[in-house]
Amino acid sequence: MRCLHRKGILSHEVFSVDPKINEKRWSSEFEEPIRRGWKTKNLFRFNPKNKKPVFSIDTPPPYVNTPVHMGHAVTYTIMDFIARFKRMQGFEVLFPLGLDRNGLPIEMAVEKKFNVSLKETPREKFISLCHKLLEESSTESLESFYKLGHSYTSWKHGEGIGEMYYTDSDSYRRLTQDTFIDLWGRRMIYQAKRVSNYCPSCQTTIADAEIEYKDIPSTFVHVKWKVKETGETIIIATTRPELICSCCMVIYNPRDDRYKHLKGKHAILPVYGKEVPIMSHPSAKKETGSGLAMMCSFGDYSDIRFFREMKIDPIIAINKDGTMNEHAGFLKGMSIEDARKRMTETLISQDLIEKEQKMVHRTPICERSKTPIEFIYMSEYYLKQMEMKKDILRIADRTSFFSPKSKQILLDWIDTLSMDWAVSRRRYYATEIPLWYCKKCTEIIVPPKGKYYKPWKEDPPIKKCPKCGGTEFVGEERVFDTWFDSSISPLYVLGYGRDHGFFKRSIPCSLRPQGKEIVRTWLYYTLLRSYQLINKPVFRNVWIHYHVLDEKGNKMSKSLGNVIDPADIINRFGAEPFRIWCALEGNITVSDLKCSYERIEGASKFLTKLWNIARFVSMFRPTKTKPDFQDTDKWILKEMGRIIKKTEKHYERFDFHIPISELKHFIWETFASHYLEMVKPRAYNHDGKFTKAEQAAAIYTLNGVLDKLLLLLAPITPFITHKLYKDLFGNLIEEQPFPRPDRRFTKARTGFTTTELVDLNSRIWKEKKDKGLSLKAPVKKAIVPRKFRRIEKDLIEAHSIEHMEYGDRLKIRL
RNA sequence: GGGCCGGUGGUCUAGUUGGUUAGGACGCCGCCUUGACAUGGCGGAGAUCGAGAGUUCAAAUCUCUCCCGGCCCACCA
Repeated sequence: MRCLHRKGILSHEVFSVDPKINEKRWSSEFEEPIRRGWKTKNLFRFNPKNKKPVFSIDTPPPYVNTPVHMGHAVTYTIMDFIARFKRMQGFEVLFPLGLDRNGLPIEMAVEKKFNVSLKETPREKFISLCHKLLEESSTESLESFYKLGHSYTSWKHGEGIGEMYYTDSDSYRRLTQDTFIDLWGRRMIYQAKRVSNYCPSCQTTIADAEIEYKDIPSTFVHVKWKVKETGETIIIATTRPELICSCCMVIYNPRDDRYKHLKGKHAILPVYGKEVPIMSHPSAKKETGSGLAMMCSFGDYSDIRFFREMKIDPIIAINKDGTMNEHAGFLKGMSIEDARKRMTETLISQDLIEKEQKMVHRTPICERSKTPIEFIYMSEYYLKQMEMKKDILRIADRTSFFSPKSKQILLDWIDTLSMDWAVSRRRYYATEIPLWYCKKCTEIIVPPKGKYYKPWKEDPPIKKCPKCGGTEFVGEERVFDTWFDSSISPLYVLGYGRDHGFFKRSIPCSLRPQGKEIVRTWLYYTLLRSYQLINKPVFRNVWIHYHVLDEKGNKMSKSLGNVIDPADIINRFGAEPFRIWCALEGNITVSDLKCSYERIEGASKFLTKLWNIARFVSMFRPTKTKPDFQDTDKWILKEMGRIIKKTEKHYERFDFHIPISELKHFIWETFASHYLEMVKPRAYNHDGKFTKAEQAAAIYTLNGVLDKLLLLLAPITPFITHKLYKDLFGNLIEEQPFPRPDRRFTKARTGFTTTELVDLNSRIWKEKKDKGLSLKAPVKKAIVPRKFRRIEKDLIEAHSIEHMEYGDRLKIRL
């Protein structure tokens, strides 16, 4: 009360200056009207006709049916920093929002929610359930983005450039099919019967890129076999006894003397009694198991390679649904797991097991369903990629990576590719492969581009087969791998096939932001597909981010109970503290980011500081008097120029961590603590010790520096800077260009450095403190280093120095 | 087994074309209502820069080896 009372008297009767800003601190309640304004005024709309250079962002379309998690919140917010910065730099920024509504996650959600199974539900019915689910969940995930203040080009769903797009829209799917038809015409796609990675749970072929590995415990069973010619017992170890039925050969290492005598002889399959040849082959290792290996079709990648190399016809014992077939004899109809159990029991009962060994096996599993994959021989469509590896590497070289080191993830992946990309899938909710087959002659009918086709329920665009004249056709039932869709997102976003003029003008896309875990999928496939379609690099820059972890550095997961919900953060602290925390915490392109409530809350203190600086500055409105700049002013204005340059340099590299740390420090420790304190007497000038022009210089500088600071902060903290800018200067900060250093001061000589000035002030203040005096207490005599001569007046007033002399070192008497 | 990235006070982070007492933040401790701000101010404690060796007048920074963490890849049947 006492405090308020005194302030009241002072401000009315003595200073006669009122702060334009009344509230004592920033409140998250100020956010909503600001973001509503952004949305209703459509401030970030994109005009393709604008003459300004375009900066385009291939925003990753988030999945609709999962809520926004911390990783999304952080990374999309950083993308927003980039978009806002580029707008200030004078670019027409295309920052579109897409929603990924295709593929397995949707289907799996439908199966769960409506308790149906894909294979037992009619296709039409299943798709309508997908639509129903999507209808309900479509906008839920956008709420957090909206609250975080993201400046997407549009929130409206549509097909125009920059409008929010759905990956399952007719226009997106049409483009996917168009690109397929193009590539088909160029013979880039072919059908082949091969062993593929197959997920029995998803019941579809999957690509190498969709495989994960997990250590799964299994049993290494040492099985007794008989040699036909000699009758001796040999031991063969396996983790897949259920596949003994599909064994076509037994091998040993050519250098393994133990088995040399078996060359050309035959082994008899236990239980089944079938004979298979015994051969030497270098892929068998002496140390593993007994040194003898059975080659099955197919237990793992080595088997596949072996069969391909030896040109042996495989005996396929596993069906597409993951059950054993007639080749497995008595195991027929059982699941792989049951079959393994039964086989082991059978071997035990016939005394055919020498020993069992527990082991952990690094097992390939399906990325989505986490089921161990099987290797199944089937016919699929393939997109050529092996012959383009070199080209893609060259494209990668012409693309800038942030951080540069992340590029290696891509290069490594390209190096390990070993076969073409299987693009067909046996699922429902995805883009249909646009093909029909003539029933009579099996001719493949490829439709013309320009329409979205659903061959499984539609007739082909022709009435007669061009080859045999047949009139009956069967539509292709398979769909595309979801990455076949996703990999054309930059093309879609830039209007490929829809707005040729704009596309030509805007390619390559300025920026692809994405996670490091999908380099081998989204990034790789996008570069591949774009190269095939437009024959050049599709991105200028690729920004690859790491992950957001909990405060201890653990992955956030429901089971660990350490999940931090961004919605919760926004409710508790508002968007602005979260945004500044994103920049302040670290650089997510170099390492993982740890997230804690405490640190986010801590970040909000800076907002209060900034607010109060602005509140102070707002007491002093610039006048018409021509300013007479003192060296104190020149010093801070020069520093300001330096900060502007450095900030822009780092923003250009999509680095916000270093500049925001430095800005924060500059604002708090230099501008507020020193410049502001030193010019207070001059700015108030209530006893007329300074000229009007000197006062005007202080006021000009206070406002000028704050103006530029707000602009530098605007990309990161758009809410508070919006409000302060409006209140102080009456303008929309969103319409301001990125600040430039004031040329008049970039080369100003002040005779002292920032450190020297900070040190001088601090020592005077400390002496007073140590003596228990107020900071206003007079200094009877001060000897000050000569370099500060030209800021004498400010020093005298700021420290209440009664008598001042110059010397080599600071000395004061109180 | 191979590759990539990282390892700086309790926690996070800057600094790596080698150059004076390793910068900042969070947290902690102590003191302080001073006129923008107690979500503030001032002061303090706290780091053998993962370990060892080497190069050098000089190493957080360069070289080698090793250790730890993360990620990716690979045929243990």
